[in-house]
Amino acid sequence: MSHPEVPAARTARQRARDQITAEIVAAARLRLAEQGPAELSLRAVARDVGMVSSAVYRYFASRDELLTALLVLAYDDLGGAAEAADASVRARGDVAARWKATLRAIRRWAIAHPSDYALLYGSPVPGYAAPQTTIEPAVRVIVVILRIVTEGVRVGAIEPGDAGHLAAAPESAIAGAIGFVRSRELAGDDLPAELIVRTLMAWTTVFGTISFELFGHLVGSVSDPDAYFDLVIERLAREIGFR
Amino acid sequence: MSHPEVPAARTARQRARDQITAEIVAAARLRLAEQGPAELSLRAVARDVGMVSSAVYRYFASRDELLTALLVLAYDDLGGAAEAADASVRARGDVAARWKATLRAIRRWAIAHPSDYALLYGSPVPGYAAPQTTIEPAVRVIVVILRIVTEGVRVGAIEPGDAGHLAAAPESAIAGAIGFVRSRELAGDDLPAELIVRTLMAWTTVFGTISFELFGHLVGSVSDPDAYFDLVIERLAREIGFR
DNA sequence: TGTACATCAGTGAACGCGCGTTCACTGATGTAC
DNA sequence: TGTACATCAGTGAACGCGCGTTCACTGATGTAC
Repeated sequence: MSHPEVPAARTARQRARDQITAEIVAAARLRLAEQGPAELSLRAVARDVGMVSSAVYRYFASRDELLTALLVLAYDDLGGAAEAADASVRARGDVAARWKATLRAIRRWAIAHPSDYALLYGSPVPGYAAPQTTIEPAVRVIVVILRIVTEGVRVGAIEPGDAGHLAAAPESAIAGAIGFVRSRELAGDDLPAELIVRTLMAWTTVFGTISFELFGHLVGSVSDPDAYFDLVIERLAREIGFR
Repeated sequence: MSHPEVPAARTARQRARDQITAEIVAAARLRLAEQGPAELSLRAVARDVGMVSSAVYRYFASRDELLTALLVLAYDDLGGAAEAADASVRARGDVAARWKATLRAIRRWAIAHPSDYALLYGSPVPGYAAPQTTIEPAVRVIVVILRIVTEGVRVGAIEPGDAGHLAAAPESAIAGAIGFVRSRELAGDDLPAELIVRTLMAWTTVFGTISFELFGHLVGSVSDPDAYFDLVIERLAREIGFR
């Protein structure tokens, strides 16, 4: 309280900085809709934001750093959409409804932001390796999905044994295939290995379906993508053991 | 036979042309391993093949046309690998073995040719639309898969009813979601709609799994990708109704 | 078989362009006393 | 409150580079008679 302007002033500069940083990332995101991440032009972004190209270097040390910011933004946006969709279901015990709402929201987001989706789940950018910073935002989606399944088991809405034709593989066989470090951490201890595998598979199928749809591989085979997607996620729910 | 040299001579020139065309495509394919399709440089390809950049225009009217040739080559390579794997199974009635061999071959091909895989199943190239010519080679893989399932039904090795927890959806519901023109054409008439959907889903899951593996989304969740993939395709087979 | 002509592959220079990054600079904003 | 100094954002010129595509050309190969 002794120097009220000092922190406020520092924040003013810092706030301006944050704001312009955000503007740059937003402009880059728009560019991405036309160019693909590998050809993303720092100069074009600078132009869009009304700066000289060299000024961008006050905010990002390199093109790659800007790319990282884009990844984080997109992952967070998608993760937020999934979390919001899950949270929007009032009846928390109705895990089937949460499942459906969440997966639909993921697809809706992908369709609304195809270039962001391609950045995240399409071809990796040659010569660019995403840093550790991106892991946490990247993981948000699967965390939501795993949480729904975990809670489904807890409230008894999921009975994996129901899908009896899929003889639950022995833990050891599954342990050989999937790593438990990350999954256990994300899912909690009460999720049986069998269910982790099924959830991983469902997750893969959902993103595989969205990728196929967005990247044009379903043209000619699927006439109504909305209906097809619903059909897919409903089957996945049954295979996991939703009753 | 009257002028034996004339067709031979014409063929000589034509053969040289075909050969050099193939050399250019091969060089471009190698480049793709480092650059990604959107940044594929016609000049660099020309350099690799020992020509001046303008000479390439004798063979391809534009960069996009070269890209199309690459797509066709890669699709055919993958399709051929899938067909060969299926054909390599002696006991034709053992559709489960054919299923496993074919899907494993697809994954093996993807791992051996990651940049080709990304070209085919990764992000679309901005500003490039694949022409009709690519459809036929693109379709070879799913044709192999559908054929295995179709023959499985014919010899009684697949009984979709077995996967009883998945109540077969009424034809009308499924017809709304998937298009029958292409699928029917590819699969023949004797494949029930329910099985077409399951096969489409399995196909999507397989490519989703491969994409996740190659694009780095399974790092930390799956410790043994070989074992995981086998686990996935075995489950898919059971869900389709392989006994 | 020989000759005149047409086709074609490949050259090399040139076009106009945009790129990422560096650097010395100006002027505004923030800090210490 | 006022002054001297430090920090920082943004400028504009320059670097060296590679790109796709066009064009007039040369020389070799194929064709017709």
